Amino acid sequence: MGNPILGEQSAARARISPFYSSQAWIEGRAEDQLAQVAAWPGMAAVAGFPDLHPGRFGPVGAAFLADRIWPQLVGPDIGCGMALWRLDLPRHRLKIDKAVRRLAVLDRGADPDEAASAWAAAGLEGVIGAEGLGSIGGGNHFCELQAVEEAVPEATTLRPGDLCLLVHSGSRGRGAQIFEGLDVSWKQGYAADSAAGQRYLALHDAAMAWARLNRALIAGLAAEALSCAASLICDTVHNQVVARDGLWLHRKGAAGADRGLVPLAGSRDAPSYLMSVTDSVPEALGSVSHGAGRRYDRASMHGRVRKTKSDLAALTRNRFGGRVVCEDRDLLMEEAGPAYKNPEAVMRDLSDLGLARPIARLVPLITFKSAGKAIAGEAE
DNA sequence: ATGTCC
Repeated sequence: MGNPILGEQSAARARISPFYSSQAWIEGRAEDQLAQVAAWPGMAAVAGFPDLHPGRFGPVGAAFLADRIWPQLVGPDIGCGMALWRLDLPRHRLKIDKAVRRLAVLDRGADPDEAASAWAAAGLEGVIGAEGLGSIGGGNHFCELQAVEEAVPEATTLRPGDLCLLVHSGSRGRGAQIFEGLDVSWKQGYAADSAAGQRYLALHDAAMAWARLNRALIAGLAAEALSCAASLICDTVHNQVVARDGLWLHRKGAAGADRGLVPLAGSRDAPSYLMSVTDSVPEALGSVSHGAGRRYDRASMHGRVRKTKSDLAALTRNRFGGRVVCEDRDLLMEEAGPAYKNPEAVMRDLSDLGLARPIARLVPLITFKSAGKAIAGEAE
C-alpha cells in the first residue's frame, strides 16, 4: 500500500477481510489463493473464514463480491449445502447397530418415480433431469445421525438427548455437467446480462433447487429407515452465486448468514454446531463458515492413516461410541477425523469475531456414506 | 464435486 513499487497492484486488488484468529489453522497456500482471486477483474471485496483451505479453482471457506459472475468461484457442486433435521426419535430409544443396518437403504437412493414427481412439482424438468435425486454421493458428502449434547434453551427447541440428521450433499452429476459444459468465455467471468451469464444463472438456480430437494429426499429416506419423522431446522447452501448490493456474491464453502440458523459441520470424529448467525458485519459479505474445513488434503491423508486391518477397522468407530458406514476404503481414509480442523476452534473464532454464536452442540452417532454390498445384504 | 480416471 505505502510501497511505491507494489502500490499499483495493491490498489487493483479487492479488500480481503480475514475472519480468523492468529491461532487458526490456515495454510499459506489458501491465503495465496485468496489474494490471487482478490486481484481478478471486477472483484470488489473478499472475505475469508476460519475453515479456509486451498481448493482447485480458488480457496474454500470464502465469499467473493464481484461485478460479474465467476462460475469457478461456485465450483462444480452448484447448490451444495447442509440441511439439519430434528427426528422425533429420542436418543435413548436408538439402537445403533440396528440403525446402521437399516440406513443401508440410502445406497439405493430415492424411488425414481417419487423423485421424478417431486422434481416435476418444482417445474424444472425441462432444465435438468430428476435422475439421481435422493443420493448422497461421494467426496465429503454424508448423512449423519447426531445427538444433541448441549443446547441454549432460549435460542432453540433442541434439547440434550434429541436426535438430528445432518445431510451434506449437492447437485451431484447435474451441477458437474453444468460446470463442465460452460463456454470457455467463463474464464473471464460472465457479465450478468450476457446470454452466457443468463444461461448460467438459469442452470445454477435449477441446480440449487435440485440440490435442496436432494437433501430433503435423503433425510426422508433416512427417517423412514429409522421409523420416525424428520422436521427441518435449516437448510443452508454453501456453493452459490447470488445478487447482493447490485453486485454478485459468490459463496465457496461459505453459508449465507441471512437466514438466522446455520449448521457448522465438525467431522465424523468431532462435534457439529447449530449456530445463530447475523448479517451485521458488512466485511463478512453476509456469509459464515459451514464446517470445520479441511486440515489435510485427500492425497496426504493416505500417508497419514495407518493401513493395517485393525487401524482401518478403528476408522469405522468414533470417540462418541458412534459408527462410520463407508465401504469405500479410500474415502474412509480421506475423510477420517484428522483430515478436518478442530470445529471448536472454528466456532470460537466465528463467535469472537461477532459472526455467529453456538446454540447447540451435536455429536456424531452414525456417519453414513455408503454401505456397499456387505452391509446392504445384511439389511432386513 | 463427478451414474468420476486408469
